[in-house]
Amino acid sequence: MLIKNDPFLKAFGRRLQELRLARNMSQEELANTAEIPINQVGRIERGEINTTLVTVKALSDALNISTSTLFIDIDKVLK
Amino acid sequence: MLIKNDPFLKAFGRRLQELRLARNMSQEELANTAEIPINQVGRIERGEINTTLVTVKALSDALNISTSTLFIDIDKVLK
DNA sequence: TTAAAATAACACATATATGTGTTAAAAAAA
DNA sequence: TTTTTTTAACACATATATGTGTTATTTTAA
Repeated sequence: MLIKNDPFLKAFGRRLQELRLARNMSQEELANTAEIPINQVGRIERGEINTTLVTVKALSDALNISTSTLFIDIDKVLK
Repeated sequence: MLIKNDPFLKAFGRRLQELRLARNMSQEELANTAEIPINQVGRIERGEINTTLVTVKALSDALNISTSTLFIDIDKVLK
């Protein structure tokens, strides 16, 4: 990845946070359920890292949604 | 990623190939449009690599679909 | 069958995600 | 305020995706 502060990663992070907060989950709870490190959740939400399919799947499962649903609205948020 | 031959990565690869073939595109055409290496397309389609959000976005754009659409049906294919 | 196109299968360097720590700062609750 | 919870911000080792090659195999077309 060349571009830092990628708008798509930012949008994905906001979407993830929105879904997490809608469930009244802390980053720690989400991390525990998804079985990934808590600081990784933070990095993803802030759009700092370009995460992978396996992590996306783990987060979707933890949120009880399909991966497709996790991506809904992101393109809209992208302005 | 611990698990090799991850079923989600396999399903994602099949979905990508299905969408590419539906457009009568070669891996090379898709790679050129998405501006990623051709062998990377092959590795993704075969489920060999755990690709990233930025690549997923590039592929979605090249296929003229939203990222959400790219993930549709994958959970079903996952049996 | 032969030629051409498409895909797979390698190798390898570089960048970066992951995973595990620790400490600081901010937000929420007492 | 003080305490507790939550989130951010660091550092660092390891694994792996990316990107660039080359060659082999498979598929399709002639």
